[in-house]
Amino acid sequence: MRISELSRTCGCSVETIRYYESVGLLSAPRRAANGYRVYSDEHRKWLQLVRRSRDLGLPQDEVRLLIKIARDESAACEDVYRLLSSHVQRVSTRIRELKQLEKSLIRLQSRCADGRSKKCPAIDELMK
Amino acid sequence: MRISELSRTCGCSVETIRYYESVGLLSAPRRAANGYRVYSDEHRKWLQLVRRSRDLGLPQDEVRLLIKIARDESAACEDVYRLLSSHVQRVSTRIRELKQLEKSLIRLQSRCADGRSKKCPAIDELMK
DNA sequence: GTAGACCCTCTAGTTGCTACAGGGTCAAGA
DNA sequence: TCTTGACCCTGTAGCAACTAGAGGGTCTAC
Ligand SMILES: [Zn+2]
Ligand SMILES: [Zn+2]
Ligand SMILES: [Zn+2]
Ligand SMILES: [Zn+2]
Repeated sequence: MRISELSRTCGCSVETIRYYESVGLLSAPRRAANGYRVYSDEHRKWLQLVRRSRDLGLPQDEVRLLIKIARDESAACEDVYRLLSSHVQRVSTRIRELKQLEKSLIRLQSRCADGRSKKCPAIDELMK
Repeated sequence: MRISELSRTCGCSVETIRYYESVGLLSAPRRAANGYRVYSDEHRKWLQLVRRSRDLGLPQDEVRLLIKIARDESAACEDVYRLLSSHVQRVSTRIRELKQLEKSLIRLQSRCADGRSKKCPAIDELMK
């Protein structure tokens, strides 16, 4: 399978696939006589792992770790669990932060809403 | 006031202040004879606006817009309100997305938890 | 006179891609 | 046969919003 076909089946761009190869998230495939990359179904699976992990918000280096774990035959289920746990924690924390932010923004915005004053009270608050 | 004092009162690094100047988020201050930047209290206020806006998650170009609005004497309260509204929307959307993500992650993770199988079911799912 | 705390500019790194520029390859149609 | 057009290649530069460092200058105090 050539790179464009792989890109279609995995839902990521050709450039992204080459990029993953360059940063070691996808192993280099064999090349045809003309220099084109030729991918196997194995490659497709590994790319799926990368794509799905990224879609779940895992940073690149954790995807790399996941790959290492997955390649290991004695695939440590526990390690995967731990990795996912710590990521869930990060996501939860971020959600809490964003909720706080949302509250602050709405409070700030409300000061604009009722004001008939000349000066914008929101701007005033931000500068004080 | 010199740059390090300003950085202390505004809670951002010296480098960040210089960076804001370089990208036009903070106007260039006058220089002392030795070339050091000298800031007035006005500068401090504008930097506060930038810092607080950034802390609220506003992207740089919207902060720039906010500055333009604030500089305008006929400060359009309505424009500020609109700007904040659209940002609140973005934040709310992001929160919803992250909650979805959190759910998916927890589902995936749970497949690890109960498994006594040799192969990690989470990895399997990600690669299939 | 030298140590330390400042200050300056300029450049390069971060993350995770994306978009060119400037080429080569190959099958189909005029 | 020639030429389009859809592919493919490498390599470099860009994005946001800083951060960190190199390699220097300045000023005060012991
Ligand atoms: Zn597992
Ligand atoms: Zn207002
Ligand atoms: Zn080209
Ligand atoms: Zn130095």
